[in-house]
Parts: sequence; structure tokens; C-alpha cells
Amino acid sequence: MDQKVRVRYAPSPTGFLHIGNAQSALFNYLFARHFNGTMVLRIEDTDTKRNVASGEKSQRENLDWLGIDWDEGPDKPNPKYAPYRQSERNKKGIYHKYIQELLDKGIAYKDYTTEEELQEMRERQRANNEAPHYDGRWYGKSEEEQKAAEAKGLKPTIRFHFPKNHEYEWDDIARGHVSFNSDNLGGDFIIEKSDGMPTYNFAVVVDDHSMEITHVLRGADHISNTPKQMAIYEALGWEHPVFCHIPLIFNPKTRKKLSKRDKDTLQFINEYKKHGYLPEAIFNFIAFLGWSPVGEREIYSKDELIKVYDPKRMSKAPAYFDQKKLDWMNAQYIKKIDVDELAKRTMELVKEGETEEAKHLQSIPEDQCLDILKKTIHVHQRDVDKLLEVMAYAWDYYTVLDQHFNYDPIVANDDFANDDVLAVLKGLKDKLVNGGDDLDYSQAIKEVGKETGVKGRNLYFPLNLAFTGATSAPQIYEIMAIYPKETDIKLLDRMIDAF
RNA sequence: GACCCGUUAGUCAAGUGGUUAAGACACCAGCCUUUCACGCUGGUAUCGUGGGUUCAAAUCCCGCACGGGUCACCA
Repeated sequence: MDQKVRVRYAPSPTGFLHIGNAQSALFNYLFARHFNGTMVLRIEDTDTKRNVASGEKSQRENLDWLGIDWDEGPDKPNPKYAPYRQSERNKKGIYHKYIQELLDKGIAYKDYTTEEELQEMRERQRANNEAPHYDGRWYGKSEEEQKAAEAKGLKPTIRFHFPKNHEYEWDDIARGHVSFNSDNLGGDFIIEKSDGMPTYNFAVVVDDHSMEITHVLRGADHISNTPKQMAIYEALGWEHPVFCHIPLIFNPKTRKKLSKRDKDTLQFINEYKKHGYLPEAIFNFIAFLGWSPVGEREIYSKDELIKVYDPKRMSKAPAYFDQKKLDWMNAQYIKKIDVDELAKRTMELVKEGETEEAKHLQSIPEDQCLDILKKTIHVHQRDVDKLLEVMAYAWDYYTVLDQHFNYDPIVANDDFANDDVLAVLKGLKDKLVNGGDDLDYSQAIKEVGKETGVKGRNLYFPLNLAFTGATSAPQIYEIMAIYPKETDIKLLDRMIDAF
């Protein structure tokens, strides 16, 4: 890169950070960090109807959680480029200045068509099997006609007038050479709404130019917006940035763009957070949505990704969202992180209380809760996909005495001699009752096996059942260590009584 | 309907003229283990389709089929 790289992530604060937003933010972030450039956060809040009060905050918190930070933004203004919210920029007249310039040049014009008329126009065109487009009816109208419309109380929008049969083309980092003809772009488009706000297609151009953005990485759904924006760059005599259109994320079931209505897929980053996915895993996973490094490795830390990121390797085909793969990847990270750290993170989820599991655990005093989380993680770190499962297990263990176990699988099974089972249960109980606090459960079980002559599954299955209610379980001495010793004894008694 | 784009195993996904067509997930089998899980080993594709170019094509060209994106006073 021969010039200082400046990229931006520019969400509209209409809700939570969506996985598609996150993907776009992430690639901009990787690009900025890889090329030692500047990452800008800009808030595109020109749609006053759809803005959500906490939208911006949520975006920022979730980016933060993912480990994506920025160098400039509403909270870190660089005076040279501020402000970073389009609503504030509009108040300063930044957009209107250029709108006026285009108006003066005769490239833009006022349009008094009402929304109803527009809709009617589109319907008619569709009915005639035509591509929906604005027909240019207000282009070149006289001032008298405009005044007449004004007199009727109509507020105009301002439209950009396309040159005829003009080719817009660019070399897209991800897509290669792309071109569109001005005649296929849906007709003259609105650059200022009747409420005085600029539209997206106009505001991005003004902002990207005035913020000296060098590279625009955004979702592939913006491809057909690009020629419109290029037309504005051209009309204003500006150079356009380099574009890179990131493949969209698809739902493998519907084979369409991930929709917020797809119930089978978690859509928002905060949902991943509350289910106990780790930000490292999500970051890693999203980086592979539409991109891949050279080689076969798939587990990469953030720093490693920054190092190996190569925008030329962006894919063209859509990226299919594979939930199972994400779960696997999250499990990989869970295995890598140490128990104390995982327990700390799980504890944070408990405190936030966003899930049933978390709410349950909130009823336990904090130090005890942390303790049982640590013990649970110690046992389940190897087999759990997300921290939510840890919370569920921990609650099961904490409330084990309230649960009803069905001992039939052993009691009624001819493979297990009742005398043997009882001998084992009683033998172990003796060890617990007589042993000190430092009793080694693993050792104790082995001794019981020796003393009773019961071994293998005949020894372990009854114990699994006594302590977990199931015949298969993780290492049973580890489960025993999760419970207080009195609980272990009660669980043994309970099963002994059942015989 | 118009304009852009994509199409490699059950699911993702490398691969840009000559490869035994990577790897991952899932699945199946084996090993390990009291069981479960983890881990390890092995297994499954002639690259949508029809033509063409070439000594040689998943890789280049054309047609077709299928899928998608976009055509808002949303971003």
C-alpha cells in the first residue's frame, strides 16, 4: 500500500450487532490492522424512523466483546474528520453543500412525485414485466411547475440525474472487474429525502471522501449500489476508493441470505455471548466466512489472522453458515483456555442472567457458585461446546439431591448381581464415612473393587447411576469431587435404600 | 422482468491448464477407555450440464439448467 490505509465500519444503529455486520466490521478491522491503517467507526443514522435508541451502544459493546476496536469514531473523534454520526454531519450542512453544487450544475433536480405515485409507477412497471425504475418525470421541469407543486404543500426529494449509456466500472478486490451501464440502474435516484436527510448512497460518498477513506469493504449486497456512488464521485470530481465486496452469509437450509427471521440460526452477536460462545471462537469463525488463508489450519488467534489476512483471498461465492462447525470451533477454544479463566467468564454470564441457566445459578452464593463452576469445568471442559452447557451441568450437580434417579437399569438387570451392587455401594460409603477430608476417591473406588472382587462395568455402572442417574458418565471420582462429601454419602444411601 | 454474480463430497471449503482433487464439520468403522466424551487411525467426490479451445481443463470460451443478490424518500 503506497498510501496510508483508512477503512471504516459504518453501521446504521437500527438494532443489535448482526452476524453480517460483524463480518463486515471484522474484515475492515483485519484490513486496517494488517496494513497498519486506521479503522474508523461511523454511524449512519440518516433513517430517523428506523433508528433505535440503544442501537449504537449495542453495536459498540458487541464489537468490543468481539475484540474489534477502532481508532476514530464518535467516542474517539479526530477533529480533522469529526463528527462521526451522519445526523450530526447533516446538521453541519456537510451534505447539503454538495447537494446544492449538483443542483447548480443541473445534475440534480427536485422531484415532487409522491410516495403513492411512485408506488403506483412501480406496480405498473412490474405488471408490464418491466424493470422497476423512476421514469424521470421531474427532470428538466420549470420553476413554475415546481412552485405549483410547492403550493400544493408537496415537499420535494432531490434526485441525481444519470448520464445516458454511461459505463461505470471498477476493479473489485474480491470480485475482479465489475461494470454496470447507467441505463440499467433503476433511473435517477434520490440523494436527499423530503425530510432533508441525505440518502445512504449520497452520504456514503460524501463521508468516505471527506474522511479520506481509501478502501471500502462491505457486503456484496452493495454491489449494485456501487455504480450509483461512482456516478456521484464522478459528478463531484472526486476519486473513488478501492472497493471490496464481501460475500454474503447464507443460511444452508434456505440457501438464501441469512434473514433475521431464520429461527434456526442465532443472528445476533449478543445471543452468542449469552449462550457462552467465546469471542475468540466467534472471531475466528467469522473470519472464515468468505475468506480463508493458505494452508489447512483453521484455528487462528486474532493476531495470527491479522498477520495472515490477505484481502485478495476473499471468496466470491456466498459463505454458508455452519452452526455445527461453529460449535466445534468453540469447543476447540474451550479446551485451550484454562479452567480458572473459563470459570471467571462463566461467572460473568451468570451475573448477567440472560438465560434460564444463568438465572438458576444466581440463587447460589457467589463464592460457592464459582467453586462449583470450576469443578464442573474441570470435568466437562473436554466435552462441552459452549459455556451454557457448563451452567446447566453445574446447576444439575448443585441440585442433585432434589432430582429423582431411576435405578431400574441396574436393579432389574440380570447382568448385575444385587449383592455385588450393594457391596460396592456400602463399601464405598464406608470409605467416605471413615475417610478424612483428603480421601482420594479414585483410590477409594479401586480399593472397594479389590475388597469386593467386583470390577469393570460391574463396579462402575452402579456408581455412575448412584452419582449421576445415568449408567454412562465422565470419570466418576471426578463427579464425586464436585459434590460435598455428605451429598456423596446421601446419594449412596439413596441407592442402597432402593434395593 | 432487467442488471450483476455464483455452482468442487451429506455440509462447508482449498484449488486460476499437467495434483494421488487439500483440509474441516457431520457420518460410519477401528483403536484407547468401566461407560460417555476427548484423542488417534481409516473410509466416502472424476469438480451442475452440453459443447468448444488444448498434447493436457475443476481450472479458459460459449450455450443451457439451477441457485442467489439488487432494482425503497432502508442502509
